[in-house]
Amino acid sequence: MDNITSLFKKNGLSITDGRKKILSYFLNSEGALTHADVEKNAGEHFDRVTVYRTLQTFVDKGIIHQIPTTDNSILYALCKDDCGAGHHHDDHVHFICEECEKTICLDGVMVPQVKLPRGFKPRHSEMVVKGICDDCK
Amino acid sequence: MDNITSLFKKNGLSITDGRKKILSYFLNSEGALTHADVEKNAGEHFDRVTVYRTLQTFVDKGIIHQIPTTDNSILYALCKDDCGAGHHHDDHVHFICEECEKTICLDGVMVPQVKLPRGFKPRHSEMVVKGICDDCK
DNA sequence: CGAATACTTGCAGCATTGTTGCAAAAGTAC
DNA sequence: GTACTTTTGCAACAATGCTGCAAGTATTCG
Repeated sequence: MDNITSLFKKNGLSITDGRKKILSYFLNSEGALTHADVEKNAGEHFDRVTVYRTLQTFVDKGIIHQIPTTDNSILYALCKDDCGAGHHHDDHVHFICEECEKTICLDGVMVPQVKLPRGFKPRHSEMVVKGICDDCK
Repeated sequence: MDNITSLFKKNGLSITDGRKKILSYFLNSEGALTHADVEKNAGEHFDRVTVYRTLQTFVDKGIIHQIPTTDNSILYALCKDDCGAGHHHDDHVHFICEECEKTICLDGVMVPQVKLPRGFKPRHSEMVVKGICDDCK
């Protein structure tokens, strides 16, 4: 029983071909992926609806997480930390390279705390940095 | 000549009824707005395409800025700082209240610098904090 | 002011993206 | 293997976003 299979078991998910292929695709990609990436490159043709539902399931179970963008697309990336159903804690910074367009999780860089005005209670912070990555410099 | 009119003049934009109404709507709203908000509430019916183009124009001219989200919608908010065409510098933190769903620009809270791994060159940072706002606490 | 020019708007039509219900297929448990 | 549960794919639909073009406004300049 490989990693993928045991991860699905742990989360009470059925082991299906589609889920295995989609998760493998994430494991073999370095950056974050969009819905369209998955649909085109996951290895075989999956129905659009299947991809939506699979990604949603993975997010719910804490297998992947979403990265906010300003261009009306959602990016998904593997959770490297020990996230589980209902409790994500991917408090790392995301880096979007303006050259190669890749989005990279900087797992070693934590999102810093900021001092908020009186009355504001923070629960979760997201930080996205744009610039030039190591490969493109 | 009021504020709105002179702002348009300064940016070389024609003064039209639609632009005035849409900008007024931003001035009278406290939080950030989506495309749909503008289309429904700008005071009269504007064609969807007009709203897209108007928002795009405002972003280009540095009148409003975009806020990244994880739910496939783009939020727009007024630039309080002195942005102009081609050079935004809204380096403040955005706060999304999980209770009232409003998105607020914390103009007084700057996005902190983070130390990136070797080779990464930052150019622009975005930070979004979710939690409970002052009104809902 | 009024005509010529430049810009903006709305419409039609299209492409993409995201959602729901339902029946068939695949996976799981016994 | 059989009964049950979950997942998948299809059809249909809704919402979102974009482009070209003609008509309508705003601006400029005489």
